[in-house]
Amino acid sequence: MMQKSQVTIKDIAQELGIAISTVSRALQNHPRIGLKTKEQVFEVAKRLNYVPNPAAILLRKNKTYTVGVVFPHLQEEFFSQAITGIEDVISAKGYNVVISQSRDKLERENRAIKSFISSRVDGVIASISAETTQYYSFKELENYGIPLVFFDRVPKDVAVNKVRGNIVEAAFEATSFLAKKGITKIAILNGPSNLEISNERLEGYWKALKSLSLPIFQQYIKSTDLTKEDTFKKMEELMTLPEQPQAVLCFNDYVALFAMQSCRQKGIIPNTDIHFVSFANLPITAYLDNPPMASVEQFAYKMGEQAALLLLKIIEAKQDKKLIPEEIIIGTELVVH
Amino acid sequence: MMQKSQVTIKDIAQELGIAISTVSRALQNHPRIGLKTKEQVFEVAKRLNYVPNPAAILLRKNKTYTVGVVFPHLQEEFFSQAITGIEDVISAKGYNVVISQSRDKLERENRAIKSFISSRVDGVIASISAETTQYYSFKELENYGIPLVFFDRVPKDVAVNKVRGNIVEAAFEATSFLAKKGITKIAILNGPSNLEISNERLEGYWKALKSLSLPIFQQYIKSTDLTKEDTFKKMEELMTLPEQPQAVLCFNDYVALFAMQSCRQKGIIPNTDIHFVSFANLPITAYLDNPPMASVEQFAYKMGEQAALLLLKIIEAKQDKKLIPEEIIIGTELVVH
DNA sequence: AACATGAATACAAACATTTGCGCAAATTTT
DNA sequence: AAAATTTGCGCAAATGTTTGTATTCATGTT
Repeated sequence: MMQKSQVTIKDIAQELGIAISTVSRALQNHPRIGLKTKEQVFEVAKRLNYVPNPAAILLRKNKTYTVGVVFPHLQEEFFSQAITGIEDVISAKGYNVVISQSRDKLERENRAIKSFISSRVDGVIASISAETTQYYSFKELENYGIPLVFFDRVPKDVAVNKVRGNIVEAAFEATSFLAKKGITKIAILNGPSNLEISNERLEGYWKALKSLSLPIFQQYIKSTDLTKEDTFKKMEELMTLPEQPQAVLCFNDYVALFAMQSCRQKGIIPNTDIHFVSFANLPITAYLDNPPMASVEQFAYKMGEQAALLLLKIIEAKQDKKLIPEEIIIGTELVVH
Repeated sequence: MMQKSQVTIKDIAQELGIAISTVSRALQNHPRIGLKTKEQVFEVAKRLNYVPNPAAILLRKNKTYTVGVVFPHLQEEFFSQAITGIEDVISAKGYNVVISQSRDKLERENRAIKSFISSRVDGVIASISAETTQYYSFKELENYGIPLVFFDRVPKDVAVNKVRGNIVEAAFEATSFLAKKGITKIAILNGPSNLEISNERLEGYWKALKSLSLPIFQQYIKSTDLTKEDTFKKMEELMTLPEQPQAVLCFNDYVALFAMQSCRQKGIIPNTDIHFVSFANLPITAYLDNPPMASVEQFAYKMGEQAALLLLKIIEAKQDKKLIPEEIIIGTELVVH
């Protein structure tokens, strides 16, 4: 149980009879230190099992080599895949990731950001909660000079860094896909309207119908708060319309699955009586006998990677003047099941 | 863009014309500091927007207020629910959580642990990878005096802290459940045998058959590496036996879903021709028209909470002598769908 | 009046590391 | 051979906080 009690560069210096500063420089491969000295230092460091004390480094350099991620959920595979992408990039560069879940609550989101500030992370990647309409906490990050990259659920604001899918185009494509099947009565079961990605879906849907000269019915446009209950309710509203839609474009796979369940309860058979197309293309759908007809693959892993790369770029360029905000758009792909 | 440049207790001291140490003690509500002074200090701290520098605190106290979690995956809801439980407890106590995924690779697991050591986390919660058979990295944690709690996938070793479900009993119950339905030919599609939780499932299965005086067939006992491919393969092996099993006890819901898919491809209808019972009771099954017949609810969130509580207890008692390792067993519940 | 008591605060060291500056010795340039 | 430069290394300050000990000052006791 030999409690290795904190080997420091001081110990190494003592062992070799040289100055602390020399050890420090040797370990950093400073050019002014002789080769022989360096070798000795490394040898002793290894032998004593030296591990640099991150606190001391942080104190001097004022850098934590840590980035914070705040996402609505982890259980949504879209987000956990994204995290994997982020983690891979971040940790390859020697940084660490700390993750917080907002659970789609503004209050939790704010708390997470506060904690990021007080732990002095070097940067933040965020996907806003379903409740977020103002960005006070995020502004606070800026006040402290902490770089921020929004992910997927991004604000409308142009003056921020963001990584997102080209949702408008994807929604256009998905809607057109249905239309090409000869389906004309297409509804949309969208997400909360404060999320820009909801509006983008609507826009793509709208443009597609427009371009195909199909009529647009206000009653075919519904928003849900993403819960099962609300989705059931909105789906029922759609099914009790005088003109039942033949297909529904859903905010994401979960919404689609809820909606399909709701149908079944009413004796309406999904993929026969009514068709579903959705976003995310989650692996979960691979387990289903009866998945949505098609789903938009958003390449969450790749999106995560890109977000991490962008953030690191900003962090490491930070000494220079402010960079102009960047927007990275990841292509999507409609996958037919 | 007022770059708040690091307000320190020194600034507060200067502003009030008092000593740095007085400010430090005032902020900690030290009894030796006068009430009036404390009030002034708090007022100025608030006004200057003082945020304590975690690096300096860490350097002095040698404590990071951070715990590391290494799990095989995040996308498995069992684990992400557990993380949520952990996070809730940990952050309520003012600690932070850093999460790493091993992706069931030993090498990644080792890397994560190494990184935890070099960032000097106060404690670690781990669920071992499917590849882990030796515990070198974990021993290393002990060498550095970092408390460790194993979670769900725990080693056989008795001398470690663990939080786990009472799997043997659950497997017993699940098997009995099938038997009570009049099913006698029950197979098991288990996980990798280096995971203790696989052996426990087998033990429960075995005991149940034994206690009901049902025959045990070696050919009915299969292990998979949890991948889709291998599960398909093993399931086919079961289906091509001269005596086809009537039911399969699966390692978890994913394995069950893979197995059910495999059946469907062969024209065998799950829940009609053959029954499935599994572990985890994931929310994902709520989306299915045809879920496994029953699944063992393991209360992942609660397990996470318990693991976090245990870890914090060890961390905060650390100054005292070594505590004896503890084992917390969480009750399970067979949920019939 | 001398003195102990206790409260309130100040001083300074310590934590582990980085870094600007300085100083020799060695090497090169003039 | 003198001057300039380079090389290799040490000294000490600095980072922000905590904490053991010292100091001051007022109060109360003899």
